[in-house]
Amino acid sequence: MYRSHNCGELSLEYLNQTVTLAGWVHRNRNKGFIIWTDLRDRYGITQLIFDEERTSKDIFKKAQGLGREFVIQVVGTVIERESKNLAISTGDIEVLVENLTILNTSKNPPFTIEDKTDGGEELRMQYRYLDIRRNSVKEKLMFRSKVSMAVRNYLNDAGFIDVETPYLIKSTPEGARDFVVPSRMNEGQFYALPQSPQTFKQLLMVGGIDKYFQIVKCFRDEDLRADRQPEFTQIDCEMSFVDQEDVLNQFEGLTQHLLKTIKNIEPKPFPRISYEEAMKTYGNDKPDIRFGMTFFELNDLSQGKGFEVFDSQELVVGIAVPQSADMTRKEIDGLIDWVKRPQIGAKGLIWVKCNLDGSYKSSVDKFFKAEDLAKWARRCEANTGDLILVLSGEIHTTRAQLSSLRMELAKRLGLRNPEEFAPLWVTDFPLLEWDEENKRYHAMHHPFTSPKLDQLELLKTNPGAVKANAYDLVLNGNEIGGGSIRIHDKALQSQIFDLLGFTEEEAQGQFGFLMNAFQFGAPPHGGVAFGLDRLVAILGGEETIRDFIAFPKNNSGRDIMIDAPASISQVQFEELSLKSTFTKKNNLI
RNA sequence: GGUCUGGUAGUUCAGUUGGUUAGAAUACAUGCCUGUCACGCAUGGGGUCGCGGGUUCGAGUCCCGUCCAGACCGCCA
Repeated sequence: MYRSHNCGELSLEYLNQTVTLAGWVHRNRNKGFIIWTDLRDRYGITQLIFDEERTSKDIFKKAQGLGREFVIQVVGTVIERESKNLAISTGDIEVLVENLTILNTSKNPPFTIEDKTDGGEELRMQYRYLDIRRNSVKEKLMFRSKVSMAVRNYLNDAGFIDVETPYLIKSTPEGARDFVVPSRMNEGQFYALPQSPQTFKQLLMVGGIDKYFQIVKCFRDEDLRADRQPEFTQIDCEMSFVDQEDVLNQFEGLTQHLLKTIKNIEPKPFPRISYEEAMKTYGNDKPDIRFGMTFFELNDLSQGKGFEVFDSQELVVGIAVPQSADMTRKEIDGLIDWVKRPQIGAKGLIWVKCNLDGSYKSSVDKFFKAEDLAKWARRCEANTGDLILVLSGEIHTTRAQLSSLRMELAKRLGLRNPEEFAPLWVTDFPLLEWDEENKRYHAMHHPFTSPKLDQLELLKTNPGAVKANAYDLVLNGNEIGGGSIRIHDKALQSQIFDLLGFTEEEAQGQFGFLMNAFQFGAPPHGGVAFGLDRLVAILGGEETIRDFIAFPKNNSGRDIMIDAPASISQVQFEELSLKSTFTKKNNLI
């Protein structure tokens, strides 16, 4: 037996008991006559005491040689501390050590294993196993486990079956870039890793598994972000014999269950808004509704008044920034520079101060009278003391720009409280999106999404206007889940592939297996997939998902701990019938 | 593919207008210390200033290139 107790559980109740503990040396405080060692494990820290008078000579000597992160086992007696530490749960007691075994020594760690470490991001990733010993990372992994268990419990109770689907599948042209795996036994052919188990879960529906879920790794070979990894985890779900309303209710239930069990938030119905309304009101299909600053269109109030910047534009749109009319000229100039950065790309920014005395001061005083500005203010529902900011231009880019500005201002004003949770459904997404670069439509959600069935005629005449039975769950400005009612009819699926520019042969070649299955009694079905990493991070009040993943990749998709990806041997290349690549980086010949 | 920021001791960082032997904190080592808990005190070791080139009497500092890291845009159905 390595231990009788853990390092987080001993208290005065255990007084005078002989215990065996094992763990890591967190820190030594050597006073010469007495040595205190903080012993750490997953559960906490227990103070060990080695005393010149009470500890045998050889054990005391051994204790003097203990370094940080040594793994030790001690046998000792629980005694009451002379001076207590109220900061930790075991602070009333200490263990007077009678026997000490060094189970393993340790080099000095390259950074301190503390809540507030001195280690930088890169170093922590390189020695991730040491980083995981730190409370903050360990607690995030435990938090993830808790969320994941709550998901399983809810779905299991609701009758969902966990089915695993394959990781070695086929590359498809739609969507993100695939990670690809060469097949040794099939020369010149490749598997692809799934971007999602989409087609398999639909086939499970055809298979009669009418409620399926899987917490599953998915892979996308695209550039990374703070909230985006090349391999990530989805809570993937699908149901048969359901309409959109059934799916929304089921997974609103799941989300409420999580908010309740994880954050103790009482369930309230989630607001639902259409894609169109979201774009109009927030300029964004994943709006953060924890705060206001909604969009108001000002075309009718601002055009034809001799201000040329506005006159020719498709959209003039403003927001009222609460209690910000006291911004200095310098601060406003800062905002103008901010929207002019290439990442945002606005040409300029018009501002109107709604002063506390009822007057208006704006950057367009030459062109608009106070009564015009007053109309703007009423339209934007601005109060005295608010600052109205206005952008104009092409409708999509202007909305995107103002949306970025809205989020930035909310951040600066402290309106994005990570402990507040504002979920909502965004519904009625367009089925298709025009791809100007390739001069064709592509599926906004994915090609298996069902159009609104009363719009099938429109599909022939104006496909771009057709709405889909597709929906996203948005939480605090993040898309945490999305799904749709799927097509279960071969003819309709063929029609969609045709619209997406597939020839019949291509469609049959890529997705024949699915369309064939539809001919054997496919039930109506639909579902949803949640991004677990992001969901966990948001529930945990963090913006970056990396610490909620035990072994994440860095910005360039590298695992710097194991140093992957890496080159492979000549033998491997030959077995896979691949030509080796010559670069300076890998020393292949 | 692009924009921006950074790279100096084991670690986190400072380093002025280009100018003497590149500093601080922390970590580490040694010694002291009768109740510490981020213990304290003293002493000490520790540097290819990411790499390559250039300008200059002289480069951590300026210029060019390159590598690495991070944030973002494009991309991510």
